[in-house]
Amino acid sequence: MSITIRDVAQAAGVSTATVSRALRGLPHVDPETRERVRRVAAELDYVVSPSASRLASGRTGTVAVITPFIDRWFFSTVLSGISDVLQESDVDLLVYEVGDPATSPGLPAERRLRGRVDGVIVVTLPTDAPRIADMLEIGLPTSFIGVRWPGVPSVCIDDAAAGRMATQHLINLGHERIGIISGRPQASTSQASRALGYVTAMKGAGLTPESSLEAHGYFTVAGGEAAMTSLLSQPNPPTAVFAMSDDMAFGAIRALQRHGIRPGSDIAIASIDGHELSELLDLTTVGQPVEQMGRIAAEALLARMLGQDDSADEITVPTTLVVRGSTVPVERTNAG
Amino acid sequence: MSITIRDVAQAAGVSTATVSRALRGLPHVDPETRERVRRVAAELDYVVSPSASRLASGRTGTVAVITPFIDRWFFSTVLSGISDVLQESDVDLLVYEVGDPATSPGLPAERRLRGRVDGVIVVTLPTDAPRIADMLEIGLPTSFIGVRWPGVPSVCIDDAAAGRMATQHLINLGHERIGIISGRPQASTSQASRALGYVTAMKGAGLTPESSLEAHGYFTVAGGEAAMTSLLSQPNPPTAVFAMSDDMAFGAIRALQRHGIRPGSDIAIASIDGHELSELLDLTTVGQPVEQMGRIAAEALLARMLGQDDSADEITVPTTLVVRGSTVPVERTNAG
DNA sequence: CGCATTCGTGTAAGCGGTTGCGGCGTTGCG
DNA sequence: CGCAACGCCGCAACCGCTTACACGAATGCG
Repeated sequence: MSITIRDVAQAAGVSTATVSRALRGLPHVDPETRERVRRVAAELDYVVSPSASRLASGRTGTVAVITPFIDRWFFSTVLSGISDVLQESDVDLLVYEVGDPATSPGLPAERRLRGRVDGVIVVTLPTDAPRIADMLEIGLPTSFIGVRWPGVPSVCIDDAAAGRMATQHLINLGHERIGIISGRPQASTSQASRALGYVTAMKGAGLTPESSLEAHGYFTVAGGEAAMTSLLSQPNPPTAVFAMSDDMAFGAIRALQRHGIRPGSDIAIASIDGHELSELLDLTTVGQPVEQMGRIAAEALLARMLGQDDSADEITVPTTLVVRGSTVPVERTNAG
Repeated sequence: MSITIRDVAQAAGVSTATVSRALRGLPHVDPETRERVRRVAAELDYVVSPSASRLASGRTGTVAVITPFIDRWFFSTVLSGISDVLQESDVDLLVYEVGDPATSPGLPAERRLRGRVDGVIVVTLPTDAPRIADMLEIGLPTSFIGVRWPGVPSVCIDDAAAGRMATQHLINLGHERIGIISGRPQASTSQASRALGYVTAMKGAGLTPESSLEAHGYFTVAGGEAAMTSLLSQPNPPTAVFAMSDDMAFGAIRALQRHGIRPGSDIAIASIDGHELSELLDLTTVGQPVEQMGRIAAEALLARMLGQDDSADEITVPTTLVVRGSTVPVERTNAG
């Protein structure tokens, strides 16, 4: 049926061992022999059987990416970055979409990974923490995106700084009643850090972060819309809002539109993400280099897989504030 | 090291053959024996070695998805649908991102597929045609999204109908100078069909589709913006525009904003896609059930892989016009 | 009650590579 | 010139599972 290494060996007049070594570029093969083997293999259109190779060598040439979603901007962009790097190294990409850890059974992939891949990249929602330990027990080289874990390379942004930056920007514009659209009620590492940044900036400016100024948006567009609506219904609504993610900010803008309020001129909005479409919606946002994060995580993982344990563990990628029309200076009419 | 089927066999007092049969639910195993084997396997935390299993059986339990991009809405949404279905069937998902066929070397994945997967789903840009034949030569069960091919199950929308629907909607609103933002200069199946739908609708209403009313947007936001800008710069700009994709429509809206023109009230825009954020931008669009398309393609493939050749070949999924603020009735001031 | 099935299980031959080890022929060095 | 070292290559033992085939026991049928 399919042609095997034996066919090549026979046609080239060498042993299968030599074919294997020649084709894989291993040393101890006469250049002339190697060339001949290569030619014969090409003529026969020979491709090594991955299964056989894996079984014999124990290597799979595959890495798994475990991600809650693949159809949301952040995650698909990360995936794309990962894919690029892996492709350069000729490594296959296996994707496990595990859903929101808050609602789904979570990583069903653990058992599957053993023997199936050489390494794992975990793109986490911060609520994953309890399951991460299980994940690591398999003993596979691993790299994280969005969460820190001792001994495991990880790439994150400085969430606190990002939150502070966005909030400070609103403060600098003269706002004093600054609302916040956060994610879930339960604190989680990254979310808590963003909130901390908000609080830090507020207090640093002598402002009080009232709890009535906070609404949960669950990191979705719909959630952001609901949160903004709720903020607007307050007796004394905020004049500016910091949303923890662009998606929620999009929802917030939608809510403003429905209420006939113009984002920017009437209420300022700033958020975190640097979503592809934030420019379109003229949204001020603290951009994170998402694709880059995927690339870095993939590179760190590949390094680990090659046993180069020298790579830095905890990588923090820079964020940059992109100012757009959703935040314009407030007219200092009633300034305190 | 790792525990093997032999360990389980020994612990359960049976042969490895029986363990294999018992664990995989094959017939000809005493229920009692099966249960015992299962228990022992569970206690030992045994997991079959995928490589060994694949080598011996020839099945991989994996399907590959070949897609030009993974970080664009349409493709990541399709992927998500596919992922769902595969997960239900316990099949692994291998992703190959091959880039835009117009600019990249194209499917480098062909050689890789042999022996690596049991089936392939190809999400195509229509410009892929020349390479598809190569793709199919491997003889793997295949299913297409977005392109028809004889003998291969495929799921598409009726592009012509979609184009007609969008255009007709603009016509019904009273527009007569209707521009079109198309993709690339070279015609390609799906793109040509959408254009055909536009032309059909125009002619059906006694309107002439002038070539000056067409601009290329290359299916990107930036391209759409450029295309709209170019349309606006004409001596007699259109009063309505049909964009072949939401992304391009987004760009077009952006261009309008820059020119101080309000989409909807000043110029009507309708497009095709049903992008997640089209609602946010108040864009009228012909929605296609993208995730559904992924699901269907995956199901068709799985059926093929199981040898159920009965499934219908060419599936057309329905589209629905979603009318929003970007298309409002034109005021009949100068109506001819 | 004898014979053909059926059932449950074991035996063992692969599946197609990889790789440690050893052999042989050259080359290098003293 | 002798011996060690090295380069090139083949042998063959795996890697861990699947499955065709064989076999004994239990069952069904006439």
